[in-house]
Amino acid sequence: VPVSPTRVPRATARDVARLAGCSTATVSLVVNGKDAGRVATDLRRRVWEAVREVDYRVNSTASALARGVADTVVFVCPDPTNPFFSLVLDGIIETLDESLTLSLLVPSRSDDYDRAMVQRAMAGDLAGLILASPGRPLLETLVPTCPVVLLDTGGERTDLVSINLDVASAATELAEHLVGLGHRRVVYVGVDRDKASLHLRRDALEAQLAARGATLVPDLLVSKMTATAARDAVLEAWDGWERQGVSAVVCGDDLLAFGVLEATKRLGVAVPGRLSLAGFNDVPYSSIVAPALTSVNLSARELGIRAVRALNALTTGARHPASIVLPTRLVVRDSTAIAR
Amino acid sequence: VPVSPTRVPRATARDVARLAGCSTATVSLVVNGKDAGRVATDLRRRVWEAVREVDYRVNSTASALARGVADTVVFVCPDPTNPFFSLVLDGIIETLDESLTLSLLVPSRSDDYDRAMVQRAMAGDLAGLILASPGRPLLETLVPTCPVVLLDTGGERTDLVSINLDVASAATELAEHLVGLGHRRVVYVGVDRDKASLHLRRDALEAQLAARGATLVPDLLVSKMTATAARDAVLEAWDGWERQGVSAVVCGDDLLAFGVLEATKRLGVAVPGRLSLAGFNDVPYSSIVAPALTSVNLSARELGIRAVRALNALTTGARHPASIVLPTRLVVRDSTAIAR
DNA sequence: ATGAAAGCGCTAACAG
DNA sequence: CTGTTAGCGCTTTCAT
Repeated sequence: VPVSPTRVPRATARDVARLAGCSTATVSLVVNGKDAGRVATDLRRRVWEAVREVDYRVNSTASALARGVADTVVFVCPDPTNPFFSLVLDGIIETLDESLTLSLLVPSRSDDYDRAMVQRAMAGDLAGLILASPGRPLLETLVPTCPVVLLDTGGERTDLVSINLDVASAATELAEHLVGLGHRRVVYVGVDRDKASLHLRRDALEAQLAARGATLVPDLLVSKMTATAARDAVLEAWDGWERQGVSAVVCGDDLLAFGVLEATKRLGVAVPGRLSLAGFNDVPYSSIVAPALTSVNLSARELGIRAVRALNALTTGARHPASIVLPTRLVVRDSTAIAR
Repeated sequence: VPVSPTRVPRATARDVARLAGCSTATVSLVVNGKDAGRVATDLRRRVWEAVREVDYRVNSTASALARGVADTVVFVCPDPTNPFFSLVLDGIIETLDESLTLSLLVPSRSDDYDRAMVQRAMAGDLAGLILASPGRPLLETLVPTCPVVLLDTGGERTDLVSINLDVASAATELAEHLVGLGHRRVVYVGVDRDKASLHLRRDALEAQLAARGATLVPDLLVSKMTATAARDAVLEAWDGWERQGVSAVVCGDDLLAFGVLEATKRLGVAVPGRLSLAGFNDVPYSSIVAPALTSVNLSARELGIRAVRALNALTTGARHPASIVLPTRLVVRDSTAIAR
């Protein structure tokens, strides 16, 4: 049975005014609760009655236009499917004022969003813009036209508010942990993308390992941030790793770590034991699906919460630090020392 | 360093018109590309120049109001963090026309969205509304005021377009599979929520098992759709299951299955072997993180894609079936027959 | 206490 | 080809 488009024209304030026998101005006052001592109780009652009668709801577009305020904040992220971003999203939603609507913008085809996409987002009149993990090229050329908050940039653009994760100290903890366990040759599995935050994770790790007498062998970079991509790449790379004496793998994201874990199972490599595995971004089920995975908790939800707070501050003009660095925490789930 | 709110007032069409020496109407035509043979090439050039000069972008709110068209579709779902919904979301985004913006609405505190939330969504003037897995109470009282598409309802409200998943035949396949493997006593692990689609999975499974001489022991219902919740509940329930001779567990969602898997590890129960595990909603990394899990692929992305198509049809007035049922597919990853 | 009127910024019809 | 004119539906002074 085909369905026909039943477009019921919506009641306007005029309809309500007519029914209640008053002006639209009064309707506006009453409906917005700004009628304290300005509208007679009887009229107020009649207005509400009329509202129910015709099922009136204010047209938010017209309202926004008349008030001259934007009421939508846009969240731009590379991939809503990635647990990291959906957690950030969750934090944003939780914190966002009810009067604001959240609009989501993600690349429909490409793997990452670019300047054109952000420009398109800013075409609307926005209450704010939250950019999650923007690529470096975008970051350099961004000209904000509304309050903007940058998330997980790796700390560039000091002229804009940015909220970052303390991946550096996470890397330190991680290096300490791995070296303490006896690891000397570590490999980094990452995604082939130009993101400062991603580079930061890797570079900090490298530096900290080096400082402790361990080394990072050449990276394994996959083109997609998926477990299967990582798994297949590891299957391919394993022989080389073995020759180089790799005993620990650090992944830029837990999703990749899941894939590495699967590869080790296929290869019959004991994890932990022969190999230690670590990742960034401890998702809620990391501990469940990969009990052997030592993981850096990136407090993604908190990132979303802070983003909204920063936006609020920017909008109200309240003072707000230009840069916030959120703590990260190493969740150790593998303390098997290796004998070398 | 605190950041000050740099609010740059945006240029309007008036500014451009003044600069280009024409009327705002002309600016509108040029900017919207509706000036074919209506504006002199020279003037057009001047308009564009002025546009760049003052960095003009049309105010989408005003534009929407003037055109009398809504340009935002709202997606309402219980939890953007759940892979199922983020996949649906991904499908929606991929399919949605560029001129439409997607707005996301999810409950900020409660576990599920209710009528009040949907009402609030419909307060804006929407191009469309997509409701994912609405609870039964909401469904019964929903009065649409714009094109609405229902996702994963379990097939109620035949007056509205709804797109469902063929969980019934998935349940049949699953029952067949389990019974074929030798299982006779199965338990269902679900979430304690009043959703037709969820009930459907369970009920269809029960019926199909019964038809094949197997039975469903009393359900294990957890209150949150998380792996940890399922794990802890299973740890608690295991003794009872063992007494009842349970040899297979079916989960309403793979996230729960992850938790069950973890519980079996802790209990030292072999999966597969002593126990078979199955779930609904085969997420991209299910095969990686839970290789022993037999899972029903729910084609969540496709659900999103179809939702947008349905919305388009409703808007353009094109004929569209009131009900679509998307196929599901059992992904068998455990074929270990049990001896009873 | 209430309504008339003037926009918000833009678009669509209609004159010129 | 181009500008003038009316609004879209709502909010907000400002008279009454």
